[in-house]
Amino acid sequence: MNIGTVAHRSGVPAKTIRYYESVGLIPPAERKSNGYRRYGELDVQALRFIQRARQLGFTVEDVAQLLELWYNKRRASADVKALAKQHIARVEEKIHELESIRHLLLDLVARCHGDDRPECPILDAFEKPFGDA
Amino acid sequence: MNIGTVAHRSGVPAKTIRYYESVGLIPPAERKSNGYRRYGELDVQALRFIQRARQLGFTVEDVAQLLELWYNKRRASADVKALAKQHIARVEEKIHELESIRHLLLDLVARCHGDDRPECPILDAFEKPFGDA
DNA sequence: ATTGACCTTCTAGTCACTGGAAGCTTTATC
DNA sequence: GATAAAGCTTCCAGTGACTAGAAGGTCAAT
Repeated sequence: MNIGTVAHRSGVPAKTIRYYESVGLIPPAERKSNGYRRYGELDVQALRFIQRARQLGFTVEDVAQLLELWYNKRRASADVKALAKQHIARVEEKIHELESIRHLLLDLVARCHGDDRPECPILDAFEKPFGDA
Repeated sequence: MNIGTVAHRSGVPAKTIRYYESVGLIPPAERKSNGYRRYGELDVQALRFIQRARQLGFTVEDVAQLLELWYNKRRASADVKALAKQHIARVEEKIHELESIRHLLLDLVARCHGDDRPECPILDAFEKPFGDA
């Protein structure tokens, strides 16, 4: 299978596959006599796996660890769970951060009359530190 | 005022101030005879303003627009409000995205026994497309 | 034989900084 | 007055995770 086919079948662009190889996330593909990379079914699977993990916001480094566990048939599920829990914590932190930004902005927007006059509590608020966000 | 002082007073690192100048977010500072940048009170205010807006997740490009409105005493508050509302929408979209990731991961983690056995619904789930996230 | 699609590598750009090197000036200390 | 430390200048490079484009080799079909 050439890179284009595996790209199509995994949903990961060819450019990105080469990039993943260059940063060591996937091992260097074998080459055919013409220099083209050769891929098999397992590569399609691995790339799909990588894509799902990335969609969930795991960093490429996290994915490298997850991928190692995925390949390793003697892994302990506890290790996977720990990684996932760590990531949930990061996601939740980010959500809280965005929630407080959202509340602050909603409040500001509600207090801005939003017509052609220049007075604006939003701009005013940006001049001093926020209590919460 | 030298760049170090304005950095200290605004909370924006000197490096970042030079960067903002280089990308045109703030106008080039005047220079003293020794080549040092000279700043005044308004610059401190502007940098604080920029910092607040960045903390709320506005892009540097957004901040450039907000800053223009902030400088312009004849602005219409409606313009500011529109920018803020647009940003709220982006923030909310991101929150929803993270929420769905969170739910998916929480479900997966709950179903993973997390001991020294290799079976793991988390890894299994990463092999096929997610319905929601 | 030639077009067009596909593959290769390498470089550079994205966003918003951040770190470091090399070389000034100014300030403080001995 | 010498010297050291701090602060300023510029420019170059790196971050994360790609993505775009250029220049060139290969392959399948017409």
